Amino acid sequence: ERVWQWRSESGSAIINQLKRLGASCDWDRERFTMDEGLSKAVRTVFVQLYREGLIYQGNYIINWCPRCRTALSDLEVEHEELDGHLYHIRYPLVGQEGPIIVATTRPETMLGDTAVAIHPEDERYKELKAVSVLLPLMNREIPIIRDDYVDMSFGTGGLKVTPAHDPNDFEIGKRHNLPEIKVIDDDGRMNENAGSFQGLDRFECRKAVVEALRQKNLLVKIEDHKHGVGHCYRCKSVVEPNLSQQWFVKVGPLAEKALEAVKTGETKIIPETWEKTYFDWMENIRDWCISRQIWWGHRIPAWTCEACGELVVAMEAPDTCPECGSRKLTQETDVLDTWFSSALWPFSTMGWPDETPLLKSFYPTAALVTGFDILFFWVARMMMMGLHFMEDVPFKDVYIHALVRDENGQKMSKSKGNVIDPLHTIDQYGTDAFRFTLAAFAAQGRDIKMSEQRVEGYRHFINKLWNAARFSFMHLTEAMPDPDAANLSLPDRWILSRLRDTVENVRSALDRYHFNDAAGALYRFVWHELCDWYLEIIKPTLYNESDPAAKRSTLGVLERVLKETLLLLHPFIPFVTEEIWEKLPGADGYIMRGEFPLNGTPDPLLNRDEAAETEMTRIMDVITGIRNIRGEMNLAPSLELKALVHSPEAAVRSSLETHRDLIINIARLKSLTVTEPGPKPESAATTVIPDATVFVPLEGILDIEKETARLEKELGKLDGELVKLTKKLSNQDYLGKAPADVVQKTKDKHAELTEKQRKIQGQLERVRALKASA
RNA sequence: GGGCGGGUAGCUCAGUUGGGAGAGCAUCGGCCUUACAAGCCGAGGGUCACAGGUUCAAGCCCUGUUCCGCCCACCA
Repeated sequence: ERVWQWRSESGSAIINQLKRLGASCDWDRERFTMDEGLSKAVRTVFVQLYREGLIYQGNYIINWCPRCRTALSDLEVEHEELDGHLYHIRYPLVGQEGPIIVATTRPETMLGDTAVAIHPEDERYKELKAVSVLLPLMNREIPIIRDDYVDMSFGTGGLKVTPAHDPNDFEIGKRHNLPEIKVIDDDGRMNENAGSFQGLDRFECRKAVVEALRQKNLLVKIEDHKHGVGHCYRCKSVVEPNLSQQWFVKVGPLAEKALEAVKTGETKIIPETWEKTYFDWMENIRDWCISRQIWWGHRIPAWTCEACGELVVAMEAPDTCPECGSRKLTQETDVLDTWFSSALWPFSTMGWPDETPLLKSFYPTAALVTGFDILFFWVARMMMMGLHFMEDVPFKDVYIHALVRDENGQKMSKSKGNVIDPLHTIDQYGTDAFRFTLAAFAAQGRDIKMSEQRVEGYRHFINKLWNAARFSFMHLTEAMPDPDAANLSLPDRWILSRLRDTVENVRSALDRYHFNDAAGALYRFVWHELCDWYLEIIKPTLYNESDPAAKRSTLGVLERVLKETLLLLHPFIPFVTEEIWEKLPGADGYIMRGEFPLNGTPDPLLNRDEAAETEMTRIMDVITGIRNIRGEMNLAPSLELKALVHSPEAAVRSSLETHRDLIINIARLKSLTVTEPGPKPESAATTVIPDATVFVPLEGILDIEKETARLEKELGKLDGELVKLTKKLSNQDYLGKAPADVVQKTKDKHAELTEKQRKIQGQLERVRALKASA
C-alpha cells in the first residue's frame, strides 16, 4: 500500500485495478492520502528549492496531452516516425505584389500565427520591401521578421511563427516581442481565437483549414513528408505543444554536480558504455517541468492569495496572506511529477529530513541495480537531489542490467500488450529455473530475448541439483566432521580443488557484475564435475562397508562440497537450495543467513591442488578414451571390456595402478593392466593420451573397418592441427617476435601431437595389416 | 539528423589483457548402469556479416561497406 501511494503514477493503476474489481471510481482527491513522512520530505525539498530559486513558475510551451489533460515532461513523450504531409501556403504580402510561401505540417496552427520569419541573409528576400503579410483565413496583418533560426535551405525560406503552439516559435516570439495567440484549447479543440473554426477538433480543423485555403487558391502544394510526431506515453494520443503556466526545476546547477560525480568516478555506471549516454543527457538537460494536472500525486505546496495575488510556498497551508492579511488563499491544484518524489527515494525513505540511524546507515548505498530505461527518469534525478540535499552521491555503483524483450526484440510494455507474464513462466518451469535463466542471460551490455527453451534447460539443472542432493542424503545420514586434509583420496582432493576454483570464479564474476559468468561456472561445476564425475566415482566407496574410515572421510568431503555449493548457488536458486539446506544434517539455520564461501577465514580443505588436478585429468582421459572406443565402435555398455595401458613413466603407471578400481568401475571394464610399453595386443582398438596409450583388446570382435575409420578420423584432425603448428614454428618472425612462453607452448603442443600422430599411425598400420592377413 | 549496441554451430547466446573457436537447446548413434530417461555415454556441425589494414599472430585492434535493433533530437 505504501509503495502504491508513494509512486503517485500508480494512481492510475489503482483505479484500473479497482475498476476491474467492479468498484466505481468517483473518488475525490481529498480521500487520497499520502504517507505523511514521505509527503513531508517532498514538501521540504520543494520549499527549499523554491527559496533557492531553483523552482520557478512560468508560462512556457510544454508538451500537452489533450486527452489526459495534463502537461508531460520531455521524457514522457514518445516520438514516432509517421507519414504526414507538408503543406505549402501562400501568405500575401501587404503593400507589395506576391506572397511569401511557408510550409507547415500542422496547418491548423496558422490561425495563431503572429509573424512570418525569414533569415536575415537570405538572398531571395533582399528586394523585399513589405513589412507584413496578411494572414489568410484570419485576415490579420502580421509582421515579417528576420531571425537566423530560420533554415534557408528548407523550402522557400519562409517560416510561419506560432508562439503559442510551437516551442521554437515561442523562443522566436520572445526575441521579437510577438503576441502569443492560443487557438487550441486544453481539450484539443479550436477555441474562440480560431474564428470560424472555433469548436472543431484539431484534426478536423486541419482538414477544414486546408480546404478553405484550397478554395482561396492559397494552397501551393501538399507534399508527403515523414516526420517525428510526439505521443503521450500513457494514452498514445498526439501531443500538442501548448502554452501554459507550469512549475519548473532549474536543473543546470543540479546537473552539473551529478555530471561531475560520475566523471570523477564517485559513482560508477556499469557497463561503462552507459556513462556516455548519461553525460550526453546531463550536458543537454533542459529545465524540468514538474507540474501535472492530474489528481493523484503530491499536491504542490503553493497558495495564491485571492485578494492580492501573492504566491506563498510553504510547508503548511498559511492562515493568512503575509502580504495583505487576507484569509482567502487557494492551494495550487497541480500535483508533482511522480519522478519528483521518486528522486528523493534514497533519503526520503530513510526518515529524512530527520537525522535517523536508518539514514546514517543507508546513505549512500553500495549499488543501485536498474534498467537503462530508468536512467534519466530516476537515476539521474536521484543523483541530482542526493548531491544537493545530502551533499553526497546516493550510491557508489549503478549497475544497468539487461532488459528482457519479447521474442521480436521489442521492449515489453503494458500498453503494447506484448508482456510475457513472469508468473506464467514460473508456473511452468519454477521460480528457481526462471531466476537462474535470467542470471545466465545477463551478459553485460546486451538485451535479452526471452527464450523458453533456455528456461526449460535450466529447469533440468535445478532438477539435477535436487537429485544430486537426494543421492547425497541417502548416505549423509548424520553430520560429518571435516575430514583430515592431509589424508584425502585423489577424487576428494580433485573435487575440492575444482570447488575452490569455482568459488573464485563466482566471486570474481559477481564483483564485476558478470552474473552470467557466475551462473555458467556454477552450472559447469555442479553438472559436469560434481555430478558427472565425483558422485559417480565415490559410489563404490560409499557402498563399500569394508573401509569405514575411507567412507567417513569421503562423506565429510561430500558434505562440505555440497554445503559450499549450495551457499554459492543460493543467490541464483534461492528456494531449492533452502529446501536442500534444511535437510542437510550438518547445517542449521537458514541458508540465506549462511556465509558465502571464502569469507576470509582460512580453510584447510578449500585449496587449489594442481597435482591432484593433473593426475585426475589423466585418469579421466583414460576413461573418456575407453568410452569413446565403446561409443564409436558401437559396443554395448553391457559388454565387459579388458584394457591395457602402456606408459613409459613410472609415476603415471603407479597412479593408474592405484586408481585401477576407479577406472574399472567408471569405464565398465573387466580388468585393467598397466605396464611399460611392450608388445602390443594383436587385435585391439586404441586411444592415445599424453604419456600413455590405451588398448582395448577386441579379440574376434574388432570391427576392422570401424577402427580404421576411427583412427583415420583422429589422424585427420591431428594432421590439420599439426600443419598449423608446423607453419608457425617455421616462421622466423614468429620465433623471434612472439613471447618466449607462447613459443614454448606451441613447441610443446607440437611435440605432443607429433608423438600422438606417430602412435596412431603405427596402430593404423597394424590394423590394416590385420585386415590384409584376414 | 545524431548517438549506441549487435551480425560467431540449425536456434538462443558466451568469448575478460590479441596467441588452442565454446555452452545450452536441437540433431545423429548407443544405453532403464543401484540420485536423476527432465537422465547416462559417445558423435557430427562454424570462411566468427563482407572488404581492406595494423601485427610474427585478429572473433577480439583500425578504416570502409552492408544488414538488424535500440536510444536521443525543436528543421518548420
